[in-house]
Amino acid sequence: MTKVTIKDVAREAGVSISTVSNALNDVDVVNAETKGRVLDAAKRLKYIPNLNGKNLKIRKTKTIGFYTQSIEGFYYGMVADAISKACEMRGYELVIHVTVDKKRVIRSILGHNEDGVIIIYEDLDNELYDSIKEYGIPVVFLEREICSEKISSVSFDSYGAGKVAARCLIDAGRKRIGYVRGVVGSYDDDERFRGFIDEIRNSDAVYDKSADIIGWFEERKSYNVVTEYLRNTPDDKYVDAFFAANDTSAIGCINAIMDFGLNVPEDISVVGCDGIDLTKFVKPVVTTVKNPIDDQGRTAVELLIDLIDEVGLGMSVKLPVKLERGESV
Amino acid sequence: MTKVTIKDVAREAGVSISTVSNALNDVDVVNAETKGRVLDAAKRLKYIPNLNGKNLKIRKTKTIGFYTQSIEGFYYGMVADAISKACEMRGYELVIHVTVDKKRVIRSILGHNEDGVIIIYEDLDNELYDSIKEYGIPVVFLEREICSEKISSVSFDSYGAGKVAARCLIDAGRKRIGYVRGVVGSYDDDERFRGFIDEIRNSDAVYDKSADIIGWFEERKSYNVVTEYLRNTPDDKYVDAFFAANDTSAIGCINAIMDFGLNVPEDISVVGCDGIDLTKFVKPVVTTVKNPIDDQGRTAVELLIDLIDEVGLGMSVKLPVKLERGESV
DNA sequence: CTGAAAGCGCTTACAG
DNA sequence: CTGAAAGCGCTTACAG
Repeated sequence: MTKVTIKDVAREAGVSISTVSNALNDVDVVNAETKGRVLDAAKRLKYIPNLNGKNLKIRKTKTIGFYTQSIEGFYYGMVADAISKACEMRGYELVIHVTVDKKRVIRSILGHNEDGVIIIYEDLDNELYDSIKEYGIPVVFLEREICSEKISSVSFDSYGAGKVAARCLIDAGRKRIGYVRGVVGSYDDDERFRGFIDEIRNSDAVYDKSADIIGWFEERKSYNVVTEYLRNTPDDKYVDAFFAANDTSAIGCINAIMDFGLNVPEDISVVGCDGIDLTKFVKPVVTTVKNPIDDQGRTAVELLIDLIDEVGLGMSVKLPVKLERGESV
Repeated sequence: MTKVTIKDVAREAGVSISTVSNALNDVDVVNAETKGRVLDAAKRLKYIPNLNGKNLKIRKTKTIGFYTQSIEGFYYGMVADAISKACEMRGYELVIHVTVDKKRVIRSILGHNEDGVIIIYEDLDNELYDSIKEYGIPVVFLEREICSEKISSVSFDSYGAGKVAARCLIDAGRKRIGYVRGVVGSYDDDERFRGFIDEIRNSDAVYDKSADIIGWFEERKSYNVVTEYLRNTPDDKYVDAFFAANDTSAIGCINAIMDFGLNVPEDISVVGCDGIDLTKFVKPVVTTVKNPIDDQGRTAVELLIDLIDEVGLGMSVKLPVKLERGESV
């Protein structure tokens, strides 16, 4: 593969490289006939511009980077897809970087000159945050509430989600409610729990501390830990409802309860959180608090482009949640 | 954000840019004390090399591109994750490009000078393939059986998967078997169907043409089309088993059957294909033909790096399948 | 309308 | 061991 460059095209078309550049970039200064020759030559040679050369000059790449530690599972997949669609709509390229190594993240962010980046990390550390802030590159954080001059964020109202989940259980007449945590200490988990607790305090239901268990946002782990709970608890002490920190753990929770020989929602009701498609594939269909993932992706891209185009300062937007009724409550 | 460049570091350290470059890239030619000064200066200035400048010279980027039309859903997520892990292990960066626009794909492939690319497209057209081949960039295709000097591919044995699925149904005593297609004309779908049919021909079971329906690899669409089939077919004419082209459509199929008031596997057995985690979340657990996605990702990366390092020619590897017994047969 | 030249940020022979 | 210079492929004032 002998790379064909702008020089080759110039030679082939019998013009200078400046003219090739102008012709190819539709700078309307070049003679129509000349332009035709250049375009022909480029096509004949199958010329593809080297983006490195271009970007080195331009300093605008029309690309957005998305940084995540994983793209496995329903949730990240949906987020990435929403972002990718929004980018396409706005004429930006999206490139997704899957890394856990924070050093690489910042090298990559600063070194690739993407116009801006969208970041989602469960455990965003301050070092990364400070570096990013310092370099002043436009960024929007997902699932976080922070902003500064060049930083925006979009989160959904996790605290509100906790409240909605609790309220739905309370309204269904549930009295003793447990919580299947996600990743302890993560922002989402904390917020959901806070909202959940606050809502319960305003009701005649109680939060059962003995049913505060950790499911790590995963189906299998939640399954195991709920099974363990049921085994180790006298059956007259069972909670009559669980709030699970996300949908996959809600499904693990439901499966554990049913495999143990109890019924959902009759014996124990379960409400999840996120509203991924998966909730509709299983039986019973999971009642869940819908996280508007598509909106989140779209909003993130809009906010980022505003930052890139320097219209206004960074801002933090919080998206509302909605209960999605299934059969598990 | 005033970008700090190699020049700034040079000035700060009181040396030339050549020396900075050598020091930073561990070329062991520079005096330890000088190197120390340079590293200090770089740190003080928070210098991050501009990859565009670097790549323009180097022509090796130590990054691999992954091109896909979507990363939604369980399948693509797992593939991407497997690839990303394999890349990390081998010291390559991975960047994922989500696009449907084939023109952009090839511009991006040729323009970014990634060292090599991995491509998965359901409907890979010849134009794209020919361009890629012509440019001679190292690439490996997923879910395809093609190879040439600089092209490898890794697929799993879809034909074999069809055979295994059929055999499992036949061995369970099923006599009249239907097929829930995926995307008609897609490589995977065709191969699975071929294997399925061939195996049935060697048995006393029959393939019921009236139950040849199209589920588009999706849960909802499969659900609808199976429901329609059940409604429009006299109940003494029902098939007693379905092979679904992937797991999500198997789940749609199972849900449709159960919602219609029939039992799985008693009345109608269902076998899926792929072995995504999801199959274990639902009831009944889906019996499926396991596609070794992790292996596929790892193999793809290995093959690609071989191509990049120019050890040998491209090759096509096909991974074996395995029946994973659930409760749906 | 077209071209020669400078420069984007880097690396790498080549002298010294 | 260190530095001046050329060059990677592009764009963009600036002359003409």
